[in-house]
Amino acid sequence: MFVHIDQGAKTPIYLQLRNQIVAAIAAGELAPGDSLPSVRSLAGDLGINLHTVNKAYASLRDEGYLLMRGRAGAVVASPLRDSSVPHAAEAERRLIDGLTLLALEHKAGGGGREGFAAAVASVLDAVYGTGAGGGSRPVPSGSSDR
Amino acid sequence: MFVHIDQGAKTPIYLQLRNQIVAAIAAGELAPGDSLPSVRSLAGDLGINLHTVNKAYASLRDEGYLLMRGRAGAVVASPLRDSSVPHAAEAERRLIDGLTLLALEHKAGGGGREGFAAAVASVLDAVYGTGAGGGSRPVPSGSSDR
DNA sequence: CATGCTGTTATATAAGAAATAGAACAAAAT
DNA sequence: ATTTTGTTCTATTTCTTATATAACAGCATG
Repeated sequence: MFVHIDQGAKTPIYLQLRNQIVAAIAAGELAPGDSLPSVRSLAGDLGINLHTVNKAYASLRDEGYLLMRGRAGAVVASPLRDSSVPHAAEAERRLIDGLTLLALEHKAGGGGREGFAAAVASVLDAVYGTGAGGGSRPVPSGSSDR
Repeated sequence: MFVHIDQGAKTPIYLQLRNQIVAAIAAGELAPGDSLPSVRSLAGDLGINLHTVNKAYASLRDEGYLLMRGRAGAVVASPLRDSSVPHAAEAERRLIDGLTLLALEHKAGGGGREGFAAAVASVLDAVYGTGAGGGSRPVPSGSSDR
């Protein structure tokens, strides 16, 4: 399994799991239609509780990344932009809010427009590839560790 | 005072306060050397507890945005990039981590490089101005309200 | 000098979030 | 029939958030 959990991190476990599943979808390691491990088996593999995995799955379902149809298991949904309008609008709002906060912190720290744009460029290169195909990326844990 | 608190928001009060002070510094409403209200008076104005304000101030001090020299009060520090190296490095790391998570969420939702770049451009216009001088900006509360 | 204000520290309490634990149920697969 | 699935419920523990007091030392102003 692609996921690893840092028990000492300040980021809640269910969020670490959520973020890494999002990263796996972004990287194409999880494609639309792919099944995810059962909450029990994944919890066992990671050494965490069933309910913690369930909470991560439920978050991803609420955000539109996963479909959970009864006992058939959790399945990666088709991209937000193709399907549900409310989910896409919510995602766009979170993107703008997140970017705005980061930009304000950057400017308050004396950073200029160019410095921010440079950071964005390097991140986009890492996530989308520097023009060619992209491999796997590390996932930020919210802020470092313990 | 420039700050307003939403008691029902899911973002903790001390973080709402922290974010809005960061925004005020970014907007130039608070310049290096400016004094901030005492923790007691601001807590009184906002109708919140002394320790909640203190926590926000302490966070901003730890991040390098404020100086708190004994009983002289809290003062806006000179920009991170000019002063402490560790604070600047920490800020850069948080920026990259934050951008990476947002970019991964965007890509996982089916968004392309261009869409992300467009969102960044609009946010930078809002924060830095569309080429000319900049006024005051709204502050994202982490995610909307209640 | 005394009074009041400052930041700081300590302790206590209450509410909520996060995580774990154990149990149970209906639906589906073997 | 047994197992496995997601889902739901209750319970407990720990941590965070927020509030409420109280006290102390430094500094300024009256």
